[in-house]
Amino acid sequence: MAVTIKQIAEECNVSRGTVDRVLNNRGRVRDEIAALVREKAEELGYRPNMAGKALAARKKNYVIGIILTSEGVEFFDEVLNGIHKGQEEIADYGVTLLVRSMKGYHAERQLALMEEMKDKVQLLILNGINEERIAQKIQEYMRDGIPVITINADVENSGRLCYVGCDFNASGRTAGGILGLLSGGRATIGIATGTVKVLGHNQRIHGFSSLCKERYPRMKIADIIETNDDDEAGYEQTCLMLKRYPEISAIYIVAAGAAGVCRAVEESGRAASILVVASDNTNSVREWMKKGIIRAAVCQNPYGQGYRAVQRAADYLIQNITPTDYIAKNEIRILENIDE
Amino acid sequence: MAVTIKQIAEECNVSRGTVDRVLNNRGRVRDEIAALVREKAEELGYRPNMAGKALAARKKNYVIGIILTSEGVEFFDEVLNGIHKGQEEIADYGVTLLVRSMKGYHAERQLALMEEMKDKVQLLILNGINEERIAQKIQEYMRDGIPVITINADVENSGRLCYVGCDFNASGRTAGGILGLLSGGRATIGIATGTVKVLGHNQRIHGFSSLCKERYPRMKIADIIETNDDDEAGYEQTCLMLKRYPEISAIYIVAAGAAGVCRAVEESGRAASILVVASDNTNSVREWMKKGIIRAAVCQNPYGQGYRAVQRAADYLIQNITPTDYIAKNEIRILENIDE
DNA sequence: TTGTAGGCGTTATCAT
DNA sequence: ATGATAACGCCTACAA
Repeated sequence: MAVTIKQIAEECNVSRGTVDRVLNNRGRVRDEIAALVREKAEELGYRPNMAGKALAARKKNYVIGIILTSEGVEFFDEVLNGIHKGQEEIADYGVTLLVRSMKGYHAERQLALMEEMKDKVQLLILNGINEERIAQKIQEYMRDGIPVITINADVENSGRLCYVGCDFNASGRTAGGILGLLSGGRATIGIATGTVKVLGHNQRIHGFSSLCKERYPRMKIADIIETNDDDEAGYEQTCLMLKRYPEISAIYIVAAGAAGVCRAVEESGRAASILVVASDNTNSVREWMKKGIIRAAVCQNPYGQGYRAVQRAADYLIQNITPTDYIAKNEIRILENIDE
Repeated sequence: MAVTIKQIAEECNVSRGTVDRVLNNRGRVRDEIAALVREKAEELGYRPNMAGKALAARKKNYVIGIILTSEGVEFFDEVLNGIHKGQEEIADYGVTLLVRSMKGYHAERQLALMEEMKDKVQLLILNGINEERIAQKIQEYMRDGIPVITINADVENSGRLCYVGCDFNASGRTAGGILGLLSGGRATIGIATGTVKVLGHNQRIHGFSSLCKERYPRMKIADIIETNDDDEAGYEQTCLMLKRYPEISAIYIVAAGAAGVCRAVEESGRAASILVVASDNTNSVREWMKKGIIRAAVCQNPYGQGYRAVQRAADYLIQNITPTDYIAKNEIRILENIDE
């Protein structure tokens, strides 16, 4: 039978209240007794009971704030699904979610949302913009006792509690590895990134190109274009690129805008000789994979990211568990397993 | 604030006990009142509170039995890790695990273990052998009110509660898809299966070969050998196969014995021209992938299988949630993401 | 058939 | 500084 606070209390001849105060560092206990209780807890291998904690926590009405740059970005749909799954589970603990979404990457807007939320939440999950102003606001939150968990995109020098998202560098390396296998290690590559202003996109390119150098010396990057995460721009830029470099035999799509890039490849009439590898399992990617243009996609479990972030937040509030980073695995999708 | 039994009781002017009896179908309630309570619960959107249930369930001391054919099979190490993770989480609910492992696929031995466990557990998780005798024993369990969940390998016509494991057919299709991409859709293939006596192995081969027919008509299966899940046999059989069919340009390893197959490929001196695709992320597979022999592996989240099975079992016992099948996704691993 | 009361483990409040 | 008690939501034995 598992050890309870009650048992420890009996063994130490003190009340349950005292044991609780010791084990949760609430003070107001004589050092001597505190030491005894701690020792006994250790000896008996005490492990706090989640269900009990959960029940007691209901009275606290915790609120977790969530701010996402998700408006109009398909990728976040799955993140939100994961968040809602987490929400269901923590509802039993009396923990509520307060979700706000924003369009684009304007630090000003994000700051405003953070300000507005500050007195309403006990913890913030933030899809942060990597700017100094945001970093400082996060520091302010942390100082004021409101922990911040970054999701999907980390914010440098922010002192956030933990990061939940993908390793963009590893993602790029995996994309490179697939292309190496598909091409027999020989390719002239065009890269279609989102924008050079987003850290994660650059990290993917970096991972991709270092892998090429290390393992596939005959895979060369000929050109890099920006889609600005937009299909139309992706289409136009890709058309131009394919004109500039008729020898291109592979394209790595780093971020959004895949549909535009693929349309350009299809219309060029060179689809059969151009290997396209994309990122994320979105509707567009699935569609163009089914058309035979995209051969493989590297995905990072967006559902799991949302779910994990909420879980970690709740665990921190209820059980006082300091969370660790969650780095999503790189999932490789091809036509045969894209719908799973 | 979430709705509780207490609230429903007040609204209906009955006691909490009555509401509990209605909502859990325990009988001994006038139909009239039962209807009223149900209506009110529906109206208020009552959702039972996990924590409360969990706490009350502790007094019951549930035991979940687990029987695995895991002795000496590396694949199950990860399944067990998942089981242990689940064990940690359900410990709070007072649910205990009773795990037994066996070597090989002897129905007799499995029957003995099932018999021995019968009066000790309230639910059984079984890595079942697909034989009639086992199916009947499972039926007997179910009849006697001890639900059975099959894990990793299903048992036909057993009437088990649910199945947690992989879709072997889809696994084979995915392996075929990868090989299609790696080979440009043109290959002469040797298949190294475990044994034709195991259903799952045959299903993988079936999925693989139907995919070839559908999508890659120029991928032909030249030969099928059996490793009997053994490295030595795998080595010998592969050597013979490579002699018989010098034109072989790809090998699909369906089950265990990968190390033997790979050694034969390496020693043949034809490693550069033979594309090897394997199954499961085991130490052997990782090792031979790093040596450059295995190009890709299709895996089925063994950790998740163990974890999910335990979760479903506990949810059934505590919350009375009838579980659904869990079919693991097909994860494609290449050198760049095999260690994640 | 229905209600009451106590307990599961933890925490907060109030009294000492 | 410490103890006693009630409460969180659910379940069950027992009383009515």
